[in-house]
Amino acid sequence: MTGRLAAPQAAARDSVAVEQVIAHVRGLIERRALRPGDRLASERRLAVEIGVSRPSVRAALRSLAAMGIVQTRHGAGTFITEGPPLLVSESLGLLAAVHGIGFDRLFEARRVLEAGTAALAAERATGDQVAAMSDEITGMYASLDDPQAFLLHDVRFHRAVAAGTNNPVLGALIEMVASLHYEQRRETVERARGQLRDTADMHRRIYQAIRTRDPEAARLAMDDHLRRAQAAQASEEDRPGAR
Amino acid sequence: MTGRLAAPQAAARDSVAVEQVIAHVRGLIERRALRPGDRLASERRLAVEIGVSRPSVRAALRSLAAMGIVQTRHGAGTFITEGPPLLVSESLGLLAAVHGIGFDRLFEARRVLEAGTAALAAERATGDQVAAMSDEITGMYASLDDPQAFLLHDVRFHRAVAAGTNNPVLGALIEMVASLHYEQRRETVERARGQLRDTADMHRRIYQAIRTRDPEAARLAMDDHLRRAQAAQASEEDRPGAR
DNA sequence: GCTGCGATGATGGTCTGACCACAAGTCGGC
DNA sequence: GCCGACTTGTGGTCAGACCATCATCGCAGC
Repeated sequence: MTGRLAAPQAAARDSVAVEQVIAHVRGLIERRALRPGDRLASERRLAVEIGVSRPSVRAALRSLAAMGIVQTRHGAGTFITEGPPLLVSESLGLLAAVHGIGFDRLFEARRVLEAGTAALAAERATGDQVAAMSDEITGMYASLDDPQAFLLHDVRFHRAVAAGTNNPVLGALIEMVASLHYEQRRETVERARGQLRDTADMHRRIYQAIRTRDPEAARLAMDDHLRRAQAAQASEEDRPGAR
Repeated sequence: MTGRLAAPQAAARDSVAVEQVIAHVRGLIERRALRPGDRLASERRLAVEIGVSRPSVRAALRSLAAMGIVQTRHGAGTFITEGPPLLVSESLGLLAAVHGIGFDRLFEARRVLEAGTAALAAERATGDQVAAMSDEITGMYASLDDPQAFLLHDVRFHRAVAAGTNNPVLGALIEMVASLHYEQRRETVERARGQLRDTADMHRRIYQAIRTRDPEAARLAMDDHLRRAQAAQASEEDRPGAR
């Protein structure tokens, strides 16, 4: 603890203080001392333990929060984010804004991800996972007159397919890209009442391909579905100023 | 200019201060007042302009930095991140650590992304982009006795394929996932000297499929390549403690 | 005994003010 | 004319204080 007798400054080589805190937390996570839902020590306590000031601790926690690793609750503490693995979609949204990336590019990336995902799910989804997809298809046909309910089943079907790969990374990637669509989808779906049946049929085709363990058919069906969805959404984009 | 005479602003509604700053910067980005490479106003100046304290401004900038949107340089200022669109791979690495996601899952996600990307590139890569891929293939065969140089061409070939889609989102996604592999690849490649020729051949097959505009062949060749690379890397993983 | 609710302590959120470390432009000396 | 020290402005860190929120527990009322 006495340390630093010689080195007069040493402490602030680069921007150590904050990095030190992040490294500390990362270490706890990697050695499984912190698991999802766990609460971190309080900011004041962390500051003392690591030997930096509270603002430095706060800065580090804010970085981790921006990456979606932790969540802070005023008055309660800071917690490791719970639930399924998710990547922060806000960063992708801002990145698109900075570089002027159009909506179609985002949709295309989603198409690549979900087409490959559907193929994987066809190979290895368990019976329960296939049944979950089936439930959502049923829900779609039962909600042909309720766009918002229909949309909910739509989203959940895509999540069920991603879950069928048993690969949380693919799920996180898809969710990051797709979540940028959902908000706008809620508006456009109201004007697309007449196409709900077609949409449900497309999903059913994807489902059947997965059900019959046909990866190529699943890929093609998903790709076709998202191509049409992209076109439909694009035709709605004529009038800008939405955001 | 004059604006906002009425609205008292209700300063601290919830945890506004920081969110207010982020919204301010986001607004500047979305209306193209800030472009890549541009310098933001100084922290002290932003604080005065927005009407919050400097710590709040710092907290907001740190969030944006964690998302890779801005970069701060001590003594110089804060800048909108330049260069090709990139997502912060650190967040994915930490997410994997928190949820105990294995290496094979990351590799699989990469496979889905790059297989679809290769197919897209076969459809629409320009002549220059195809030529860039060819250059890297040539570089690989010229570096069969220099693993580190070989690896460099390997990485650049994959980037060239991603660039061939003209879709920066796919490039950013792939880079985020793949960058988690590169570090370990640098070590394993030394022990894989004998397999460099096979690796080069596999890449050549991918290239030829793209060159001949055959999306399906490109997808299969890339998928096969990454499957083998995954298996090779996995066999090296027997001895843990690398990190 | 049980229930409901106010008091209490701990936690994160914000602010002020100050000082340090670094980068870059400026002006002086050579 | 060139180069180095200095000035200025920037982000980085710290200390201390206060406010807002939350979780808990004890007490009063039922």
